Amino acid sequence: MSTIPRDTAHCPVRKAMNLIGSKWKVLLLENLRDGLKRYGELKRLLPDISEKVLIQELKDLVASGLIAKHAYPEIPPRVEYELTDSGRQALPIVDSLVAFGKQHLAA
Amino acid sequence: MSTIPRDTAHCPVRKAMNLIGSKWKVLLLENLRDGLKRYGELKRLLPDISEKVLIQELKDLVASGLIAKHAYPEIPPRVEYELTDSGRQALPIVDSLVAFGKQHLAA
DNA sequence: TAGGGTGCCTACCTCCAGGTAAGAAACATT
DNA sequence: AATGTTTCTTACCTGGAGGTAGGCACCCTA
Repeated sequence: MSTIPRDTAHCPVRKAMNLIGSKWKVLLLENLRDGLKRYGELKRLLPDISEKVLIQELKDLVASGLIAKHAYPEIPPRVEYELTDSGRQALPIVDSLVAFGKQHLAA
Repeated sequence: MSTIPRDTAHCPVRKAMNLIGSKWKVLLLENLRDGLKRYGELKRLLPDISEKVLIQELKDLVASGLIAKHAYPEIPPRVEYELTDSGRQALPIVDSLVAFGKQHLAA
């Protein structure tokens, strides 16, 4: 509790925002919460995300360890994504966002 | 649970993101959680936010009913901001973000 | 009369998240 | 051979969030 206002590098909120604060990451986590999903499924579940951004967001989430990617060299190719333990730790955020959003949709 | 993927207008997550998904709003809510604060205090607590954006974010939060503004016509002027009941409903989001962020700062 | 503490506004500009469009590899089906 | 399926890539472009810089109004104190 120093008078130093807020050290960016050590601010939990900013760290969290950097990891999942983009437009789509929370929605991806939400869609993965009930088990693994294929790339095409996610694409269908989030029809208004472009392919480029979907891939990019998935890559980011994999890079930060929140989801895992499993690629099966079949024909046609099959790729599945699922939450890691780390990713599951983000689910409370999703939950609270959903709860908050619902309250303000009703109003 | 229709096959219609996700109705943007009724998606709780998107609604929540629209309300507090900006770069600074969560940090503002966090700083207001333990009581009302003057404009100048917030400015000092978040030294790397520009005045323009600070005012703008506060306006947004007031407009969406998450915080309340009290202006006292004194000299020099005094303006205080505090969470509304609606705003307090967003605190679980802040909490979960903090918890999640802390776990990933340690790692 | 000059400066200082408040809270705010406006014009301008930059940068990048995210959108669009197109294509590629690799085989299966028709 | 032609078309479809699936996952992913690349080049290009735009809108808008957010930063910068400066000014304003008010009165106090020195």
